[in-house]
Amino acid sequence: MPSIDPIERTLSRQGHRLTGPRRAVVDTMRLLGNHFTAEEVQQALPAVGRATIFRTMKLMRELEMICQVVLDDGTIVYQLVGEDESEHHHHVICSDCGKVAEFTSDGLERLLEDVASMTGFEVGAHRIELYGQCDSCQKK
Amino acid sequence: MPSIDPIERTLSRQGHRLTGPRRAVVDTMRLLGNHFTAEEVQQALPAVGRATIFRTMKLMRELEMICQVVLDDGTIVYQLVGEDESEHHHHVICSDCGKVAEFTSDGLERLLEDVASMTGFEVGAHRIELYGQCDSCQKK
DNA sequence: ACAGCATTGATACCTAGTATCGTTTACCGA
DNA sequence: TCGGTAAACGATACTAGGTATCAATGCTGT
Ligand SMILES: [Mn+2]
Ligand SMILES: [Mn+2]
Ligand SMILES: [Zn+2]
Ligand SMILES: [Zn+2]
Repeated sequence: MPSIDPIERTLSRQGHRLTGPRRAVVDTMRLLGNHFTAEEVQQALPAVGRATIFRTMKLMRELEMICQVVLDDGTIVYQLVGEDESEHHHHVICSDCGKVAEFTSDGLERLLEDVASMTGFEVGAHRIELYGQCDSCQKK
Repeated sequence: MPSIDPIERTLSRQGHRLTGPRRAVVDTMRLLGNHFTAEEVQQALPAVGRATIFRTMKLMRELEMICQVVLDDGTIVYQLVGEDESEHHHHVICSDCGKVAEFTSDGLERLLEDVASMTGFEVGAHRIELYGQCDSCQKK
């Protein structure tokens, strides 16, 4: 009986075993909502070993099932990638409540290639995050 | 006898004391060249306490005397800000040798403001790093 | 010259992971 | 459906990159 869950299906189609701990981590991430730390996942699952939490999160990052987001103070949160859209994107992060939103910009990507070509470097990847206040935090 | 050194002068003009450990850290950073880790500074100065290394680096970051740069694998290096130009800029980082170069782009900053205004966030800051190979590493 | 407070080093602690290793378990093929 | 086996697991120890505490030291303004 193959799992109906899209994340679980991708995991096993990619040749990874569908274990209890992995299912629990995925479920917990969905419960935690917009963004979560590794520690929040761990605290929600005291029966799962700490190393397994991190191993599972690393695997999910490699399979691009979660995004890693660096906050402005350097702490790290994660976000589940939306059910269908797993395209290249970046994040806007609320410095007050931690809310993470996504954006894409072809103009930005094009401009970065221009910048890259002027540096003498062969640029392959980039990291971009915007920090500010989300609309609900602005109103407060 | 006020110090002739521009970094040391700025430090004391900003109301900070010019101590032996601080001078040693600044000198060491200059010796280490283009980029360095906190650990490299510490290993070059075994007589200076670990906490002092980090305290001094934090202070210098706050005074914008050094840039903190996140490599693609997440490790952190620092770079002395050039003697005169301490303007807003970003970094291109060689994934092979770690070399850090700087760039500015008014077009990029403008475009980021446009992107920001479309997200519903009030964006105040951003983090941008480009990763690739520097020209010497490309030739190898 | 010296008082006072910034700064220091030692030490303990912290967050975010990774390495090791002996045990368990999911999966595939018979 | 029953193994055999490699993948995954939990416990534990370890790492990198810092911060908190606190008594001792030493800049610096007067
Ligand atoms: Mn995302
Ligand atoms: Mn710089
Ligand atoms: Zn918010
Ligand atoms: Zn290079």
